Amino acid sequence: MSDARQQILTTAAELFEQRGYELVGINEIIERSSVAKATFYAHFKSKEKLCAEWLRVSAVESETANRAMLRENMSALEKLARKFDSLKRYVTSSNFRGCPFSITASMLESSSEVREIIRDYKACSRGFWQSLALEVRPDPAQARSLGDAWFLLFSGAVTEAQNARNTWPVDAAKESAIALANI
Amino acid sequence: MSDARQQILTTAAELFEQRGYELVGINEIIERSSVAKATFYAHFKSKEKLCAEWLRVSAVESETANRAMLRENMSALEKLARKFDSLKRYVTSSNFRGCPFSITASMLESSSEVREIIRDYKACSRGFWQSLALEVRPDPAQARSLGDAWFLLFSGAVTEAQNARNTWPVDAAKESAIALANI
DNA sequence: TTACAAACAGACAGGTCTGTCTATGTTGAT
DNA sequence: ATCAACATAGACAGACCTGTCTGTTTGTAA
Repeated sequence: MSDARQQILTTAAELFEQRGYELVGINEIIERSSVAKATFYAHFKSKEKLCAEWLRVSAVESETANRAMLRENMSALEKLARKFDSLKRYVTSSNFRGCPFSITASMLESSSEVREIIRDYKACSRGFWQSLALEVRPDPAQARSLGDAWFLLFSGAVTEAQNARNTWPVDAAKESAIALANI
Repeated sequence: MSDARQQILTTAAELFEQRGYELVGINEIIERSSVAKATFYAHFKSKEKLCAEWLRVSAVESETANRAMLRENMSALEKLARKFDSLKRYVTSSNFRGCPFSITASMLESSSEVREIIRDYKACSRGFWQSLALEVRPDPAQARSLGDAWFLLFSGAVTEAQNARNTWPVDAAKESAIALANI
């Protein structure tokens, strides 16, 4: 992968996460990347293609981390707790703006490629929570149900922590997620 | 309230809900309202003021409905079920795009007035769920906790129903909300 | 050395948007 | 009848945006 391309991707990811896809322009991206506009368009056909690539990379990173966590030697409840704890750190970090996937989806007209990446990411993410729940509920139907609840509590916590500018949603979601596991 | 002002508000609400604040321009709003641009700016100092007014009105409507529901002669679990059932109808309606408040918040730079309206709305909404939970849990601390869980499940369901373009999150959230109530 | 690929700078076209302004009706109360 | 208040149409300024294009420089490999 070319240096310029990587630099563009890194910068774009940073800016998109900080301020959102629509509020960041190509001009700012190339300036901060120290790259000429022609170089940008040599690597990415359009701004939307860059967006797609950004989300694709983010999705792969997230899924890799999830898979690694599933393999770890630790109880499911411990993993659950860790997930919420690391969300709490993310929420308190300076450039937290909510779930990049959900936020970007809400800025799109209807589109095609990007929407699909987001849908796939969310499906994969849901799958992670269900897999985790399988370690607590042997019955697949019950595991699916518990995993979905965890997924939704997590998603709600992300959104409302951003709206409230406070971490209480993360704590509350964690507590309820554990309560559901112990039914 | 002037006719033009009301017409603008109605049209803007419709368009903002359908496509989001950033993706709807003043020109489209005034054209669809059959109102001149100067008239628009006589009633609203800026597009952002219109946005604030739109959300203020929506918040009042929502809070009024919530208060009315709390007064109704019905079990808390029945009210809970109704909330999710009406969310399901909303999700399947043509112009559903997610929670207008959360979506608009994600499109703002940092701003002040609009952010505050959103924060207030969310705090009020959280209060509704906690009040509802009080009918199931006499202990205030437990009620707060259960109400928060319901609030977050509801929020997660809204977001993920939009991302998945499917109603499963609403069903799953409803199921888990009831399970939490019956612990 | 020569040749070529890949980067550079930055002007430009063509479109968007918000918000201001002028100049012209229309209407209802005094 | 007059006048103030409110409405109209729409041109315009000024700022943004994406994407294209020209022409130049640089680094590397044969």
